[in-house]
Amino acid sequence: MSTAASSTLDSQLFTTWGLNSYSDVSMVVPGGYSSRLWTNDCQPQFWSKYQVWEWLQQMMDMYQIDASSMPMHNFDIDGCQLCSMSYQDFLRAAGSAGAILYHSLTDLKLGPCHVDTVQLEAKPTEFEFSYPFPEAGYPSMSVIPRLHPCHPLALPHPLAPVLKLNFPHNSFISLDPRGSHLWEFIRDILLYPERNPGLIKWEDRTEGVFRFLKSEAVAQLWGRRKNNSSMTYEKLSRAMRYYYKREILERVDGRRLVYKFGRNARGWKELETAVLALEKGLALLTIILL
DNA sequence: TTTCCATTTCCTGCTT
DNA sequence: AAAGCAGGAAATGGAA
Repeated sequence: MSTAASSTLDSQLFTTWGLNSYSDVSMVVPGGYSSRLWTNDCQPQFWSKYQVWEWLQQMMDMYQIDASSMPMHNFDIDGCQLCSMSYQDFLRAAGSAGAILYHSLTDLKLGPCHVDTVQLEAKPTEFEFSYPFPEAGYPSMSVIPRLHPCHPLALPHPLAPVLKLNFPHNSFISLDPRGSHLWEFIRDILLYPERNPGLIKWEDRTEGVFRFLKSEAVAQLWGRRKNNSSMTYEKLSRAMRYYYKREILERVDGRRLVYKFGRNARGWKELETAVLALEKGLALLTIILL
């Protein structure tokens, strides 16, 4: 890609957040978020808009919140504004996922670097399932982690014993930016359409089928991420083809630039759909048992 | 230092 | 003809 084309891509990527001067692409591209947010800027009230957005990305990835259901424009705010939001503000701004965001932010506000590696990589069973406002009805996305059982808001979710949700290990944020893989980079471009300047699009969201719209632009972005200016789509696609054997991708016959996530690709599905199905199933079971 | 892993690079041949 | 796909082989660089 030419320099001019690269600059155009940069401007497409960075304009929204005023990041034209950003020199470290790993901080900017989806999936490039890293531990720096937590290690260097632990006080959320001092976050920039971009850091708020970065935190949001981490939360969405960590809890498998469907990006398409998250109104990102409601979070075009800085850390000060974010910290002034009430629980109800979060519910209004992010729907049922607002509860997760609110409690996560509360954790961060409680102490310096409250979120650490151990917590981020905790096994599913280490999370508490709870919902603080039963009078409002249980939302479908009511998995609120790290709320102490003695917390006054930590009322047991009726599905707590049932929802042994399997948060895959590699769906959590790697605190090491170098640990981010190509397929995760691709996935994250897809998950954050607000940050995706028409590079890749879903062909079938539920099946995990997607298509490259600007193959060379994606390759250039990946190359910049890896500090490799000679990256091309040809090379990137070779790496993609290696994913077939590992079942991270599935082959899609006869369609150029089209790929499909495989069984070993994590973090792209809409968890909410699964939870809803479980809730319906449990409701049916309850009726049968009664 | 060695080994392993995930690409990266280069290649030939094939398909659209 | 160009672009993309398929997959072998070897090289590379970071992590453990």
